[in-house]
Amino acid sequence: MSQIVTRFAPSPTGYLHIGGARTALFNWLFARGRGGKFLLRIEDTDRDRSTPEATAAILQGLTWLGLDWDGEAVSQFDRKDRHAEVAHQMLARGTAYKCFSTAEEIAAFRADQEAKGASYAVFLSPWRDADPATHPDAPFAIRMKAPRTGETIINDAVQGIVTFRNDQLDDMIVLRSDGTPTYMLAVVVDDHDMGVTHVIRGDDHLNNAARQTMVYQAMGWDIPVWAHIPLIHGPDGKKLSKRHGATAVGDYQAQGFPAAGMRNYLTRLGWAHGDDELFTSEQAMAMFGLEGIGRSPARLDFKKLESTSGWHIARTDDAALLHEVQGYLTASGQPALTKGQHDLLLRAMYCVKDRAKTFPELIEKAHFALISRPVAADEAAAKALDTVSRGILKELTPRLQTANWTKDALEAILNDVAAAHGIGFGKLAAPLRSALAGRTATPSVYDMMLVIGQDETIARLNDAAA
RNA sequence: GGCCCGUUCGUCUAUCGGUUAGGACACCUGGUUUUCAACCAGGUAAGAGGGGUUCGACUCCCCUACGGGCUGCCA
Repeated sequence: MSQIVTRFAPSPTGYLHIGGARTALFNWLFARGRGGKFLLRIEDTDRDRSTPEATAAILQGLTWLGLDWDGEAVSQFDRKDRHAEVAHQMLARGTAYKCFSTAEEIAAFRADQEAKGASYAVFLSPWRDADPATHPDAPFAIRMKAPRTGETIINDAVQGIVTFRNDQLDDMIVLRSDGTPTYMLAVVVDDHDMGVTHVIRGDDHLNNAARQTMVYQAMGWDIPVWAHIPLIHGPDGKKLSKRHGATAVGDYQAQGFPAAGMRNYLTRLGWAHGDDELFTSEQAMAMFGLEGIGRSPARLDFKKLESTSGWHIARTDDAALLHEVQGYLTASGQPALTKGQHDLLLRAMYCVKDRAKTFPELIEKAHFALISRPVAADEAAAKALDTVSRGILKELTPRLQTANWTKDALEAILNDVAAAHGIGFGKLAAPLRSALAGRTATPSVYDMMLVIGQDETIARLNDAAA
């Protein structure tokens, strides 16, 4: 086989679903790790349900996740003439036929079957072997002339060998009576024309693979490698739905998960490479393979997502992290950082990024750097600023005035002051935290002082001591 | 109803006939500590049920239960 080509083919009927995102991710990983191509096709043949807004949301979601595709996204609807052309080629080859049965006739057949209590039967068109001379001058659909005996075998890279009895499959319609193609035809034609070598998609398509195989065979085309991956379920094991909360990738961005963490987490959901848990996308590309994909549906676990995200936040360089934080603020509808906050947050990054699992947590930990005087102390912090403590702070400020603004120097001064009052450093740190951040849980007092600087530190201490 | 797929700690998973069934998250305990985290050490915890095959089954086969998917002139 020459170059590997994969694709992600969502229908634009809503936001990018987390399950779809993982499917895209697997395709992306597989192609990118093997020097192949990753293509994007928008399956917008259902004109009633497809919207440009949904297409935009999907592209936005993929972009945020960092899943870049090769070339322009292909619109399936734009290729309808080619689909119709193939349908007529099938007609010419005798692998398809014109069916004049109306939708009403078919519905009546089904109703009749159900009424008889008989097991659901496939609809067999009476036109399958009709003499063309008997064809009426009426609208017709083109149906594939599927084999009625024997079996169709799918050799799936994930599911193994899956066998379907041909008598279970009906002659599916490939071109509707209004001349538009059906999904079954369109996917096959597009995948073939786009040179797709590996079809990695949700296992809700496993059954479709059998019928699509028939189209490949009818046209004499090479069948791609199939890889049907299990769907993602909610924490309760049920199919993921709105009830479970976040199902759109945009929700995850708005909740402050870093894209690298999402990629890592989603990669491990339903795929494994021994005991490897935490890795960069470059490492994932090198390790990823179809053989590592599991066969059972996975459930979403936010705690693990958070843990994975924390690992990536701690490893991202400060500037890139700041950029992502800004994207998070925008996505979640929060005000953007001012220039001053931007600079302070960048300075504070080193002492907060190791301890945050998500961006909201990061911002919470960097609270001291983002606020401006006067610092509002919360209830617990206010308690730490009792009369005695304020007295100590008052005594501390003059010494800070002349201090060298380094951790060592500050440490010496603070220890000295604490010792002079016969208290432990912890006793002194509490009011300092209140004065500097207005909170009782903060980064190290030294780090805070270093980040906001000498003047601001002294000003905040004076405010608190007053 | 029919067809197809699945089922290992709470969760994600390793194992590809022979292991004290391993790792990660979560949880619990301890350590470190300047608060909160982070971090370090340790611990609790699993093969859906029943039949086979085999010297030996989590692993192979069958049945049942449960979960999921498909069964459209939707994708």
